[in-house]
Amino acid sequence: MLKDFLYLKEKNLKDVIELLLRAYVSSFSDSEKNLKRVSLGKSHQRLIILIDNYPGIRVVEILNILRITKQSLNRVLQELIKKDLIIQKQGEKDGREKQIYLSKKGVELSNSIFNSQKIRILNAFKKSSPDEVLYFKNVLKRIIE
Amino acid sequence: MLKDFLYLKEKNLKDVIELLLRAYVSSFSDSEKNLKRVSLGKSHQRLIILIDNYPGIRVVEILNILRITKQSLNRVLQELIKKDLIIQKQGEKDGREKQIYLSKKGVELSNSIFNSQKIRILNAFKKSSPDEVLYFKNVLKRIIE
DNA sequence: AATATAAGTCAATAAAACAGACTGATTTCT
DNA sequence: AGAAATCAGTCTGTTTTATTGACTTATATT
Repeated sequence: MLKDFLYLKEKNLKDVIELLLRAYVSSFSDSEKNLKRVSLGKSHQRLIILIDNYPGIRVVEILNILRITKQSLNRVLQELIKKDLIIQKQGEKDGREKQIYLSKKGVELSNSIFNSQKIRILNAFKKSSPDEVLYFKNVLKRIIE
Repeated sequence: MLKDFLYLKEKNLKDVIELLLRAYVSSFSDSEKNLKRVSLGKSHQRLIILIDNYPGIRVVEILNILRITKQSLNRVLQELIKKDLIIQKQGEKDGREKQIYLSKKGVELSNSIFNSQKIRILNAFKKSSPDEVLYFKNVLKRIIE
């Protein structure tokens, strides 16, 4: 049946790209005040979220996810280190690696950022069924690969 | 049953915020080459996508969606005008408004950007059921409000 | 021993966004 | 009809974020 394939149509794909943009922009604007309070910006926010979700994450991994240059990442990293928000440990297996963790202070900041951001997601989920949320997450993951 | 509410748990919300970030970053990196070819960047890409999806969109509407200042938007708009990618028309009802449209050249560029971006979404959707895609879109819309 | 990888650094530049103050045209309020 | 609000745009200067290119150091792989 033709109708079954409507979701693969160009218009639907274009809509989704726009929705992704808007969902990202709005979700990552909710915590602006929390960041300004400690003189940080969106680049730090992105980094903190990643380190929080992947404790011990390495620089190369961050570069691949955020698609920025190592020089750009390094600036942001140094600013977080200067503010005692993250800690670096030498890799155990591979001595070249450095694993990045949030400090106690970093965890606190991450939580305050998260508390601002979660409201929007929670409200959306409350209007959704468990299945909808599950499917939503599944598709998001497939977009990332 | 407790299990039914797991999807509202903090860890799940945090995961989703990170997934949104990654889905956005990867989706909007796929068209880098198309933009560089015409000396444009991500700020232009975001704008073009919006104008494509909402022909006749006004400046205030764009400001609300992209959450940037009008000075910042104006710079990007002027660059697109200089390259004959967009057209502005005086608002019919309200003479203060200016409605923004893609030019023929703008539509072509938008299509080339879209063709690069759609691959990722299409691949994800092909691995998903029509229901999953539908639910995905529904939740995305609820996040935006 | 040669090569590749992970991380970091220096310096210059470009891109994107912000802040504040201000103009002009049109519409809405009362 | 006059005051206030709204939409768009402008000027100037600054900050934030990211890029390019070249180069170093340490460790791991082949």
